[in-house]
Amino acid sequence: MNDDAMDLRSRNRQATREAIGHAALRLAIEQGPSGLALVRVHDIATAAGVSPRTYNNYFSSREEAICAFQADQSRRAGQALRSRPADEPLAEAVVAAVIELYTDPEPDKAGLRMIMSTPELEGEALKAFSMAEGPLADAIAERTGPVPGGDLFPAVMAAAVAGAIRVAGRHWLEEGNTEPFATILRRALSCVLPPTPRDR
Amino acid sequence: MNDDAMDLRSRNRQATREAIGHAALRLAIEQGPSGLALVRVHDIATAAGVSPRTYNNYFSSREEAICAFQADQSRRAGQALRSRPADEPLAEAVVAAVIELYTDPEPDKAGLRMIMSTPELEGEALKAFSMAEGPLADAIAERTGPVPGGDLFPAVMAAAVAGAIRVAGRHWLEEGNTEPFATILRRALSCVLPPTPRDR
DNA sequence: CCATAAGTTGCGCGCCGCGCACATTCTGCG
DNA sequence: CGCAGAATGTGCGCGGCGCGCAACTTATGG
Repeated sequence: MNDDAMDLRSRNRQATREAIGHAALRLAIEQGPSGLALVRVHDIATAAGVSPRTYNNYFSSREEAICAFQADQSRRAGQALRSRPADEPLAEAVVAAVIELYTDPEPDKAGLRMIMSTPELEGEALKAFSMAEGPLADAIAERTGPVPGGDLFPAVMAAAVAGAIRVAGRHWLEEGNTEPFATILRRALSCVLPPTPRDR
Repeated sequence: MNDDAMDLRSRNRQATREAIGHAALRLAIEQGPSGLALVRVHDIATAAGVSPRTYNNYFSSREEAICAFQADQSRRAGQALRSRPADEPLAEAVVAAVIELYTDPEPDKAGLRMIMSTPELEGEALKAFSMAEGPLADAIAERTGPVPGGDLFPAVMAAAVAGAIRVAGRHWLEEGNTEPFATILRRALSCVLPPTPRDR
């Protein structure tokens, strides 16, 4: 998973992808949620030092580019849970993994606010969060093992966790809120992951 | 909420909206998930008996039109929960409301499969489901009343329920599945709404 | 029956997604 | 080292789409 593990090509590719995504998000923030239409593909490409044609070898819409960072982060959710000690109870492991994933660098408030409060970005934002669900569900299933009649449990729990993260994000972004993200995250997750779970 | 309650103008408007949405979904199904790009705006408009220009007085993208039906249905989630008896425990009320909402007419499998298994539609599909969350959260909050330290509970629970519905839908659509949707829904919801809840 | 509001449609502009072909750069193998 | 092949970057051009604008048609209320 380390960048060093890939060959040069892949690393360059990833770098360009991030450059474009970063440029797109930055320009979007500058224009604000209402001026998203003013962020032209040409501007994004130029800001990233790349041709417009190359830009859409990587992304097929501005929305996708703007949300690329969130999407990439969500993809790491499964891995984050797997890296928790195997004997940790599910609820604690999930909470710890999510908190680590979403507070290692405290998320950029402006960026998050942009993607969560812009109607045109809403679809991509939800896609970004839902990308965590598949890997998360696999990691949860691995941890609980097969449960009779609970074949839907991992997927549902993953969706619930993703939803809780979204709600926590919305709450964190509200005006005049001073609580750290981790605190809110904990409260939100406790609604679907009882602190003292009798696993299933 | 009855159509009869609105004036003629609103009813016509709603009718054309549904006509366009229906036509869009039908054409999309005909082309299948892989041929979505072949569904031209012109075709949708013509099939709905309306000019292309009018089509995008109602929708600003094909995806939005195709998912209009799901979106409208999701919007009714809050109302469905409110229509349950006030003394019913939260979990039972939610399950009953959701089941009623999603099985009154058994959902069109082809339509659901289309919107849930087409990558280009994924964003709009998620938006459609997430539209249920706001009203649902309000209805849940109304039912539980204020809970100390549980200010996030209604929103998180609403998101979890919406997620469970999505997962249930995915599972229902899997090949060779014969279970009725209601059964799957119940199983999925029970993962986030314990059958015997001590309401916090 | 008329003034006004609401809805529909044609037209035109600028942007965007993308297929295609070519240039450039990286990779693996003899 | 050098070359064949693959992957990537880029220019160009086409067709479709989102949408503002202005004219026209139809419902609404006094």
